[in-house]
Amino acid sequence: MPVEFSEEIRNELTQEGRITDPTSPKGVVLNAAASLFRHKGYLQTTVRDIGRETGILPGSIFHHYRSKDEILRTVMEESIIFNLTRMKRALNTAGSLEDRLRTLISVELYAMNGETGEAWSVLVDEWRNLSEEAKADILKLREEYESLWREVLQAAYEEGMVSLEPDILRKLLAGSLHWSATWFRPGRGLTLDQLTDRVLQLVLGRRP
Amino acid sequence: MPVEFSEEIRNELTQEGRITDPTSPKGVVLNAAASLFRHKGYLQTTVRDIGRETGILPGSIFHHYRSKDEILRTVMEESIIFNLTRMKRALNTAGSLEDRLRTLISVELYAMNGETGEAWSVLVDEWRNLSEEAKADILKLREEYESLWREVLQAAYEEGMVSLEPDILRKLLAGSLHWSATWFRPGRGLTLDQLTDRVLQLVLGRRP
Amino acid sequence: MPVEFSEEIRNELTQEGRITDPTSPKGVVLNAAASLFRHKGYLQTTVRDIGRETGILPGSIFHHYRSKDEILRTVMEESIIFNLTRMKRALNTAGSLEDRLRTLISVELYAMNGETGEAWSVLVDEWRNLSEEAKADILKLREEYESLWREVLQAAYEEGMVSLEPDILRKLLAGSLHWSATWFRPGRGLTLDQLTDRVLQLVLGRRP
Amino acid sequence: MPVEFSEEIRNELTQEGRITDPTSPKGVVLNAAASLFRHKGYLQTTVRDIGRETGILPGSIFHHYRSKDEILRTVMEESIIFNLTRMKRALNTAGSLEDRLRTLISVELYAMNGETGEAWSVLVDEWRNLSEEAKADILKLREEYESLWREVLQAAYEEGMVSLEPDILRKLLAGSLHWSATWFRPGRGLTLDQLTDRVLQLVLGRRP
DNA sequence: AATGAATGAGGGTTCATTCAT
DNA sequence: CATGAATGAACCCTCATTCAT
Repeated sequence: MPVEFSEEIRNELTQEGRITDPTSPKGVVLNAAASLFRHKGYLQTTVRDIGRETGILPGSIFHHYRSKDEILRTVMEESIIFNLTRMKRALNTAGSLEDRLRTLISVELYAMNGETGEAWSVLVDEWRNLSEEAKADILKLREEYESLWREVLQAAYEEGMVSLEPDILRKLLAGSLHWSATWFRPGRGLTLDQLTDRVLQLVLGRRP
Repeated sequence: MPVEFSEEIRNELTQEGRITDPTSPKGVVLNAAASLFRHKGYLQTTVRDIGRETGILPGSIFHHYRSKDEILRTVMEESIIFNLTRMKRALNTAGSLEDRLRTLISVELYAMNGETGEAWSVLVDEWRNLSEEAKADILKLREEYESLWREVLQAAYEEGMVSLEPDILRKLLAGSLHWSATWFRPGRGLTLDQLTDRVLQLVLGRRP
Repeated sequence: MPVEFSEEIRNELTQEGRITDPTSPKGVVLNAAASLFRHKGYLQTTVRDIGRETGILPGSIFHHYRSKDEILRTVMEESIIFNLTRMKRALNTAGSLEDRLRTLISVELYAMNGETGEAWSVLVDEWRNLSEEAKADILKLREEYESLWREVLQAAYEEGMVSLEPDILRKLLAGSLHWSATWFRPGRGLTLDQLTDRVLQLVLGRRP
Repeated sequence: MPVEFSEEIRNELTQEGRITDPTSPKGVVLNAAASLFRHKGYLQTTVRDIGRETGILPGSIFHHYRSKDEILRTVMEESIIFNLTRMKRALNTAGSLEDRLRTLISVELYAMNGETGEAWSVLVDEWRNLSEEAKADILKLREEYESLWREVLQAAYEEGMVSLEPDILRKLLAGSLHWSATWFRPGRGLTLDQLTDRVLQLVLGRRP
């Protein structure tokens, strides 16, 4: 179950200084920003909005972040650092190839729709609004993340477990999983685990 | 082949007054706007940008459209009217159930990545930025479009051709197909028809 | 008398499009800006100040000028274009070398303290606040202006009319003439022509 | 040689409490501020800049000075106190009237371009940005300084050593000497003593 | 219909200054 | 005394929209 140790991982990463302590002012701003960016969009979210949401005055936000762009960049970066760590750990505990495939789907669905959903969807949807320098930094992390998918899909392809070429299959799945943010609502209809099963069923061409 | 009669359909719809003549000033603005909205985003596109692209002065654009929102609404509305018509005609010429399934995928991929791709991707990506009144209008057309999908997927499900429930399968596919706009480039890698095959293969769980 | 034909020169330059028509909105903004820049300083002058002074709203000012820097640049540029033209004409009508020397002093004093004084003093005092690109443009005009001085001072030096080296003499005089803006008040104490005589007397080491 | 006893004078004034000890935190701030004010301008210099330059945090600077204006006022005040003292001593050791004239020019050139140049040029250039109360205080010191000039120029005028009226001559010289800050660079071209000679030559109308 | 100057609300950001720790 | 987070007013500038011509 990929998300069981979320809190532990978050604590570890916070202590290592790789992500911001969510109880610090910086972290409070970050979470509010992630939420606003997701629901209103980055461009529609004003720094004043973030201030209102957090009780911090607009001017003070620039004590913690140099610019609005840096807030966006940080939301994206920490989101991918956290989920990348989570994915690696989950893959380590997964046994069979089918397990690993299920893990990829499950963790990405949780990233998109679980507790970190706001930040993760921002990572996908607001890419265009990121400054060029920031893009370069984050791209490296994204590539590391994608390599995890590539490796498993390649193995599954070679074993005949899936019939589509790895790169095209990944793209089709990426779309499906990202899109889930637009319609999935926890507590209504499927659970995330049930949705994971459905996606795995689509990939395998049979009931998992 | 779904796109063969595009020009004819466009002419018909123009004569019926259901979509704007692309050679009229209104139509020129519309096409430029669709292109700009797609490549820069709706919010990033200024009325001046549209003016510059079309050679029409900013002030004059408001003789044709009451507001920027109305331009967006029109781009979306005409895009869906056109593609809905195209989809209906294509389905009419399709024979077997598998053919109909393939048609749905193919036409939507062409809508997203073919000549109308700019307008169609705006329809998907800029939904958030549409005014509430405009959303209501367009929602009706979208529902009519979705019902075409639902009907075919339902039949395929009942016949055992696909194993996933129609509504969930549609959502997963919608994501895959929309996402293609972010990576598909005509002339590089797969053709749209090859991509259609891959998606169909995923849906059927076997080579089509 | 160097300033007699000012109005004519201004009209000519306006018609040639080399300086802005002072009755146009652009020109109104320019004059107000020059005045405010001089009396409050460029940095202390807000775009709102200029708007208030001219009755044009802040937003509208950016219809005429891309930025506050462009206003400063234009003030400087047109000021030097106008005074450079005036200087050239005045030198053309000057006969003897002493006449030419007197003309240089007189025209510069009028530039600094006469009707164009506000713009000219901005040119001197706000150089630091100009953007780098703008500096390069204006530097060319300044050098053309300085070459007029250099030529006359060189001749006077060679003839033994003045004993200081031309470049050092010009620097000392530039300071004296610029500084006059801080204390000279027309109608109180000396007239500009009397002041011209005093400066000439200093340069020649005797009553002119 | 006017600047020989600078260090002594500075020590004396420090002990008398008339100027700030340059090794104390207050003094460190003062020197950094003078330098920044000169090179970037008072308005362009932020309190953070001063903090960065001195290693003192912005908040702490306000333990030493009530406001940024007070820093400016202190820079100016101590600069004039120091140079006024230096001028008085130098005049005391000067013999002939021509010596006294030379001393005035020399000390002012050193004030502007020597070790205290940064503070002195701030005194001249940033006057506008000083608060009104501070202006009144400093004006008294300036007047005392000017009276030294007036006295010598008056005597020189009466003796026929110079032909220009004292007040107008002082104004022309003030401009020349202040302006030297914009172009004089020690080690390149003239020395300060050579420049002193040139100015004296201009004033006397002959080689000194 | 077309023009383009004018509008004015609001955007991101800066910065001297305050104050609890 | 030192810190540094917080303040809030003000800045330059943008932009959809209006309107007289």
